Amino acid sequence: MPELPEVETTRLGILPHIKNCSLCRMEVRTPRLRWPIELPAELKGQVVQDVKRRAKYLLIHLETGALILHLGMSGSLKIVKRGSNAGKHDHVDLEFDNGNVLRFNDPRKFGSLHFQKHPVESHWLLKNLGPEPLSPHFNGTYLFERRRNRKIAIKNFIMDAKIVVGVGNIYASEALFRADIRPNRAAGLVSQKKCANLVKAIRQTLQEAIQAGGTTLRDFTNSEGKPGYFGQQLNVYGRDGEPCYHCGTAIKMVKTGQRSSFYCPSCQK
DNA sequence: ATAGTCACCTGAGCGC
DNA sequence: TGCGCTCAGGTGACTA
Repeated sequence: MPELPEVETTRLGILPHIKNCSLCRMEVRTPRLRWPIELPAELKGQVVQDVKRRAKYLLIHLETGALILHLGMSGSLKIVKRGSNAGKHDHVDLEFDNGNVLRFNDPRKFGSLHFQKHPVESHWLLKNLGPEPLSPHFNGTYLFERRRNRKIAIKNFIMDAKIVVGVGNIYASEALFRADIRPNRAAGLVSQKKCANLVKAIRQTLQEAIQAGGTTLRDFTNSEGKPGYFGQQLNVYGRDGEPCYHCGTAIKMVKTGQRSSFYCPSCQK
C-alpha cells in the first residue's frame, strides 16, 4: 500500500479537483471492502470543505461530517470524467457537480470507506490513534518514555499505530537504517540518543518520500496515474543481498512478526 | 497489558 | 500454457 507519503500524495492530487464541489451522485458497486460501505443519502448535495489526512486515512470533509477512506494495501483513487466506464475493482464512484468523479479502486479489498458526523475524530477507527509522525508531539522524549519495558522489536514498535501513526513496512526499515538501529532490537533497549535519532530519521524519510511523490513498488500511482519516485532513494527495502550504499556489506532480510525487514548488518547495531 | 498469530482478498512472479 | 506455491505497501481481532 500506500504508506503515509502515498496517502499524502493522493490527498494533494485529488484536493483541487473536488474542493468546494458538491457531491451529486454516489455509486457503491461493492457493498463491502474491509468493512461494509454504508453511505447515508444525506451526503448528496453536500459540498467538500477540505481533504485532510489522519494517519493513513483520508478525510473528505463535507458539511455534516467526513468520509473516512483507507487505501488498504492496494487501493488507489483517481479523478475521471463523468460517464467514464468503470473497470475491474472500481468499487466506489463519488461524482461531483463539476463533472469530476472520484473513483476508488482496490483489488485486494483491504481498504475501507465510512462516514462519520462531527466530531470526526470520535470515529472508532480514529479515536485511539497515536500522534502524527510529523507533529511536535512525536519527539525523542516521547518515544523514549513509551518504549520503557517493551520487549517487542523496535520495528514492530514504530509500526504500532498507538505509538505513532503512518509508519509502514517500507519506511520503518528505511528509518531504522538511517538511525543505525537493527529492526530486531528490543524497543526497551534503545537508548535516549537513539530514540531521538530515530524520530529524526522517521521524519526525514517520510518528508523526502512525500517530496518524491511516494514510492511505487508494484502498482502505486498518484491520482493522475503517475508513479512515485522514492523507490530510487530506498537504502535497504527490497535490497536483500545487494551491497549497502554506505559500507558495501550485503543487506540482510529478516522476518519480524510476519513482515520482511531489511537492514545492513554492519551499519546497524 | 503485551507479544505473537491469523484473517481478510487479489494478482504477480516463480519453478516445474 | 497451466498449476501450485509464495509473496505483497495494512491493521483489527484473537490467543496465550
